[in-house]
Amino acid sequence: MSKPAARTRLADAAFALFDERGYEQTTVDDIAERAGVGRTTFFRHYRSKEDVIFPDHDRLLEQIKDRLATSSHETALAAVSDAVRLVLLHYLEEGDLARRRYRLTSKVAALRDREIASVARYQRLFREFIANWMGDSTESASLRAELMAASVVAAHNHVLRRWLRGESPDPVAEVDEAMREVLALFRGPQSRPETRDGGTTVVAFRTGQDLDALLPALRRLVEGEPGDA
Amino acid sequence: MSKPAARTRLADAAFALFDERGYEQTTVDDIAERAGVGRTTFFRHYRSKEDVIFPDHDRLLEQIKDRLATSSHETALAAVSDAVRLVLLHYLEEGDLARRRYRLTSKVAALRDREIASVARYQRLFREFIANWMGDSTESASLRAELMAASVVAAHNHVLRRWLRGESPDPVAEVDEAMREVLALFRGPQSRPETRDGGTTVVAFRTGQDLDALLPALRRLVEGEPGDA
DNA sequence: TTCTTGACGGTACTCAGTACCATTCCCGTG
DNA sequence: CACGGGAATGGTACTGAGTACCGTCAAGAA
Repeated sequence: MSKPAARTRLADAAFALFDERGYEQTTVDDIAERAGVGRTTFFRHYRSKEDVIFPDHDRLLEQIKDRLATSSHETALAAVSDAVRLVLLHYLEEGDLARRRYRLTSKVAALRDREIASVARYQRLFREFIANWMGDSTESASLRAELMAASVVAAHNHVLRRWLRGESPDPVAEVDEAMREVLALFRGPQSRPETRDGGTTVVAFRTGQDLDALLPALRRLVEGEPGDA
Repeated sequence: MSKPAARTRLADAAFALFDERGYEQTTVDDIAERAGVGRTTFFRHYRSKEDVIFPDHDRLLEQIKDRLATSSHETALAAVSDAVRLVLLHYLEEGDLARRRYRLTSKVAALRDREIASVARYQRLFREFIANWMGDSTESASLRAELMAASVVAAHNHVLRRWLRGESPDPVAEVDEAMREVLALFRGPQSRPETRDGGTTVVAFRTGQDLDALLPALRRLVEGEPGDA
């Protein structure tokens, strides 16, 4: 019964001590001692003192990679949304632990930086996936992929932080809505709310350009596909 | 002549040694020794071993803060563009130094993380400024500010990295163009290229909603102001 | 000259992280 | 039961970053 503990006891001891004395004021020896194990054992379970706070970013990264990999060109955006939801759900499952971590990262600069570095890895994953999805290897597409990935991650973090602060009763719904907003942003100017919900589409002309030149744009507008209309 | 050196000599020695042996293989003692100063002096000039690579992020942050502060509600977006250009120019002025740093951060995870943490501070600055500019304290506006700040920073980084890799002959023009793209994204669906350059405005109707209900949206569309049209 | 101030160098310490070795415990095999 | 091997553990010793403290020296002001 006291066997499966080891790793768990270390994490518990760490969080408790960080709460009591603060992060910098707690040494690895302190943690090991309270957990009733040797110092060596600590480093066998966690690569560093910071690691005890962020256990399984690597595993989560793999999950995201897998989710993105199992998607076709048509379902790419759905896969992105799914992947984001996956990350959020991971935090939600942690429950109070995630909130304790949030309190720590809010106070301790070193931990905040570490968290940010992790987020950057997610962003990189999304950026590569989106760029690949766009196919188009022009500089403009590359920038667009970068912006989109940044927005996707920002949207997730926004909702996550709201939940961590206790400001969001239904974060899953919120993140879905936020993702819709992000995807709408990048669908291009030609896809508008009225177009989507079947309410109304408005088109006004102001002369000054050859009408023929406008036809392709008009077509894209009506069909709601990407491109500058 | 050998007096103003101290701090400079340390930086030179550090970069040289990092190039020769790599970052981890270089100790602070090594750097101090090559610079011909004591170890204590190193830490008097730089807070940490990493710091010698990133000298003046703090100063740059202040510059950004100042530039943003000197703007009215109307010139807010121009201030953001200016601030971004300011950061880029800072790197351009560093010239080869910036490229050497880039090579280092590409190889050494600790340095990359550190750089990313710095970037996050810029992003935070922009987010707060944009949120404040929007006024509107709704959750939707808050998300929008977050997305916009993330995109602004991503656009800058995208251009900067291109220049660092030697892929951009005119990064200033590129960053201006990228910022135009970002701002166009967030101007909302109702402001379209044709509206701006006076070429053509297109409005199409599909029935299914009371026409009166559409009038406010139409008005906003024509006037090119934010809001869901 | 004398006093003060600031930059510097040296020593000693704490603590994170690594390497290595010895011990113990568990478990299957003879 | 005895034996052997592997896995988890604990201890010791080391490197290196970062901090604290103190003494020295040089330049300038009184």
